Amino acid sequence: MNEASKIRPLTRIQREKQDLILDAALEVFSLHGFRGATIDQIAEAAGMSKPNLLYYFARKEEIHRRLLTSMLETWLAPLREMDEDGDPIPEIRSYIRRKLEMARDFPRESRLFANEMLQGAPHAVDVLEGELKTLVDEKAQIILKWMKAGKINRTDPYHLIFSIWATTQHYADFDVQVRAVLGPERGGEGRFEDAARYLEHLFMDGLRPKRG
Amino acid sequence: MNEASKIRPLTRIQREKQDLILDAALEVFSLHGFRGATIDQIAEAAGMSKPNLLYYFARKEEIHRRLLTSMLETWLAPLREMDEDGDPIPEIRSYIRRKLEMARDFPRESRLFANEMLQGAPHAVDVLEGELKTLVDEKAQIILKWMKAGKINRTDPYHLIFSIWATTQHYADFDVQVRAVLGPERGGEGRFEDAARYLEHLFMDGLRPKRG
DNA sequence: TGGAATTTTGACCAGTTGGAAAAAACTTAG
DNA sequence: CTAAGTTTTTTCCAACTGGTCAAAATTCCA
Repeated sequence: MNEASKIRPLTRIQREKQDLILDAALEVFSLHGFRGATIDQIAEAAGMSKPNLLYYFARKEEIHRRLLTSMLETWLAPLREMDEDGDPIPEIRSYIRRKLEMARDFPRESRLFANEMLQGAPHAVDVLEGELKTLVDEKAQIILKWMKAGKINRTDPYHLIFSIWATTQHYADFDVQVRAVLGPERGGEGRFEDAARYLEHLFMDGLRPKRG
Repeated sequence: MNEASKIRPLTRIQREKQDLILDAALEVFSLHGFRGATIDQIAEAAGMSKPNLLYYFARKEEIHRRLLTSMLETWLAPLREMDEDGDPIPEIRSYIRRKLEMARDFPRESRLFANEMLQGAPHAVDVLEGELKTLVDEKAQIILKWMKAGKINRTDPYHLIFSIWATTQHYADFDVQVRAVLGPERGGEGRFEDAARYLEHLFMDGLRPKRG
């Protein structure tokens, strides 16, 4: 599990245990952040002893880094799919829908990322300034083109993207608050459908009534 | 500083030092969350020894609780000010503006709250389900009334409030990301004015061009 | 100015933390 | 079956954690 791992492929047990650990670590890191999470907690959640866990990942940071990078891929996929040649309104609409689905289906990943951001992204600044910035720059250009063609209202494409991120991830990151405020009746599973309907309307039409 | 504190008013030193500690603790808690923050870190940031700090606040939780409750007051003030008898559009518009100003002027408070939410609000569930829910219910009714009067477009008032929270607090909580993506030129101080302009447009008019 | 009250310090403690090392137990391919 | 390789357990450690306590230093008020 040291030099050898660079040559030999992973054994079945290695794959299984690593997945187990990563899943447990996601749970713990997303709740307590990097500093607040302990290897003991992760080990217990993974159903193994601490030294056993450390046999698979020699340091705490290693687990965290793995989670963060593998997560960022999934996280950016929807934006990558936004197609220049598609119809602007459906493209943006389905981007919002997909991001909301991710908040619903992968809330732990969202919280892991949020924790990292709150702490000033000590393990991810380079990705933000590199890969992420490049991608957003690229998509902002596309949106700008759509605006110039008169297909959507003119606004700031960067802040548009920020607001899509913010509104969708809110349902994962602030889930407790959302549920508390909506109460037992409206805070159930249906809240994501309500959110989808609402966001559709917000981004498409805004609040001010069209006159005439 | 024990039984006596229930009777005697605080001394000058007590007031000064407590403020110092709370400010330092806000810095540390907002970065690392409750679990990730240590008394040593807070003491050092406050420029005093750990036992000295513990003379003013006997437990870590006490500091955190004080910060959280005093912060929630400031945090909810803008929503409280939303006036039933005012004009809907300006009322909502200025609510958004004030929330964005808070994100700009009190980012640490925003992050403290975000950390608490991410962790499932272990120290604040009761406030969320009590005071906060009541306030939001009340304001949602007002917004609903405005919608029924045809003064603003019909949508879900709860999710409207969520989206205002999400979009504005994003500029405090995800500040690193915002700055990284905007880059050195656009990520400077002006980013809040750009955000204000963008959000105004988003909430008022949406993306879909008005026809005719 | 002096004594009481307040504030600060230093030494200490038990539990937790991330991690090392080595031996024991288990798999697996020949 | 067996030996090499893999996995797990046991024991251990130094640093850090939240917190205590008594003594020393300082401040405050009559």
